[in-house]
Formats: sequence, C-alpha cells, structure tokens
Amino acid sequence: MNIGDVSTRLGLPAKTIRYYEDIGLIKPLRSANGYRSFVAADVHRLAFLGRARALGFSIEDCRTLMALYRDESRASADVKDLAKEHLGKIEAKIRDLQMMHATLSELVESCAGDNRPDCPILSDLSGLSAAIG
Amino acid sequence: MNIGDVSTRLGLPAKTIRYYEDIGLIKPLRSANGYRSFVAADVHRLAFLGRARALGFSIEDCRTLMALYRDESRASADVKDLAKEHLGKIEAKIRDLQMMHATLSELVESCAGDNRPDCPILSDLSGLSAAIG
DNA sequence: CCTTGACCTTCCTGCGACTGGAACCCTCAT
DNA sequence: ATGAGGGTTCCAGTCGCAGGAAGGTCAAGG
Repeated sequence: MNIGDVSTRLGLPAKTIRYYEDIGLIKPLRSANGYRSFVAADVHRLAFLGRARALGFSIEDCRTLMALYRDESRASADVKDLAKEHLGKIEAKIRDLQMMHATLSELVESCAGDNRPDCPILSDLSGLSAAIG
Repeated sequence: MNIGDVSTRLGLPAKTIRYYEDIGLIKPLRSANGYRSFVAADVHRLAFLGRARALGFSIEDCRTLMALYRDESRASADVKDLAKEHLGKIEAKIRDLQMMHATLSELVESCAGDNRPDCPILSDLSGLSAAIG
C-alpha cells in the first residue's frame, strides 16, 4: 500500500504519516521507486497512533504506549498509570475551560450587544469590574 | 517603572511583556539607558491583556478587544459577538475533552493495573475493542 | 511516443504564544 | 574594582503538524 491508500483508510493525512516516520514512530519499507510501502503491521501501528492521539495522548505518550503494547511482559499498572496521569491533565484542562466559560458567559449575558458603546465585557477586562452583580 | 516591576505587579513574565511589545500590543517608552519605561497606561494595557488571555482569548482577539476598548464609538454588539464566538470555541473544546475523558476513564476503570500484561486500554488502542461492555 | 494528471519524494517554512539561553550592557553597593 | 542583580538583543526550541516548492514516477489516453 502507498501512503495515499493508508491515508484514505485511516483518515490520517499523508503529512502526518510522513511526520510519524520522521520521528521514528513507524518504519515502513520502501518500494524500488522510493515510495513508502505499508504492510498490515504499519497500518495497525498507525491506527493505534490515531486512536491514542484522538484520546489526547501526546506523541511521547504514544511512543511509550506503543512500547508497552509491544512488550509482552509489561505490567498493566504502567499503562494504567500513564492513562491516569493523562486523565488528570484532561480534567485540569476541563476545569480551566469551565472557569473561563463561567466568567465569560456571565459577561456575555450582561452585555446588551447593541449599538451603544457601554460594555461590561470591556469594563471587566479593563479592570473596572463594576459590571457583574 | 522597569519591566521587572511591571512583571511583579501583574504576574506576567518579563519575556511575555517583551513579546507583547514585539508584536505591537504595547509601545512603552525607553529611558536614556535603553530600558523600557512603563507608565500607568502601559501597565493598564498589560493588565487588560493579562485578563483577556486568562479568559482564553487569542492574541489577535486581544488586539481586536483593545482596539474596541479604545474606540469610544464602538458598538457593544461587536464585543459581544467576539466573546460569543470565543465562548463557542471554549464549549467545543470542553466537549472534545469530555468525550476523551469519558472514553479514557472507562478504559482506566476497566484496567486491573497490576503486574499482569492484560490491559483493556492497550486492547482498545490496538483496535481489539473487546474490552468495554 | 508523448503528454497529462495524479501520485509520490524531500526539504524548508510557518503556525501560537511564548520560554530558555547566550552574550552583552547598566547600576549600585561594598 | 568587583560582584550581584537588574536590563538589552537575538536566536533556537517547544508541539504536532500544514503548506508549498521542486522534482521523480506511473498509468492512461491521443
């Protein structure tokens, strides 16, 4: 399989696949013409990467996860720990975003949104937080 | 005021303040020795920036917000629209993260996390999603 | 046989919003 | 004179790719 086929199959951009090779996550063989030649194992690794990335794991986490996957003597605790740490980061991000959301939606609600210049959003940002009550 | 004082006051790294000058968000004067010399208006602008960034607005959004703030003939609708669009992006990110969180926490819960190699997290990533049921 | 168009290749640059570090200047106290 | 603790500029790196240039390859059609 050429890169385009893999890209279509997995929904991963060819650029991304080449990048993954660059950083050593996959090592597809080459055809005589120099094209990358993907076998089932490569496609499988890429699919693994795609799913791990979709769960928000960093590239380095993915590298670790793939190493664990290939290590038949792994302890599932190692995988779980990695996942739990990632889960913690996700939770932290969600909290941050929810804080922003809470503040910002209050401000948005309190803004008339008409032709007049008075705006509690700008008031708040400027430090004259006499807007919310 | 020198950059260090402003940095301490606002809790913004000096590097960040220099960066904001680089990209034209502030234009502090210079002392005879070449040091940046911040007056109250500069500090105010930086504080504005800090708050807008803390709400997750992009630098370009901040630029627009500051322009609106200085434009006394602005329409609050313009500010509100910008904020609402940003709110939408925040909501999208929260949803994405919550999806990740849901999937990942299920996987984490179903993983024994002991010395054995069997791991539903890896099974799921590998595509053999025979783990969750 | 030649061309066209769709593939593929490598290499370089840019994104956003900084951060780290090198190499150097200024100021003040000792 | 020296040392500590400011400040300055500029360049490189972060993360995970995306965009684009310049060129090689291949199958089909005229």
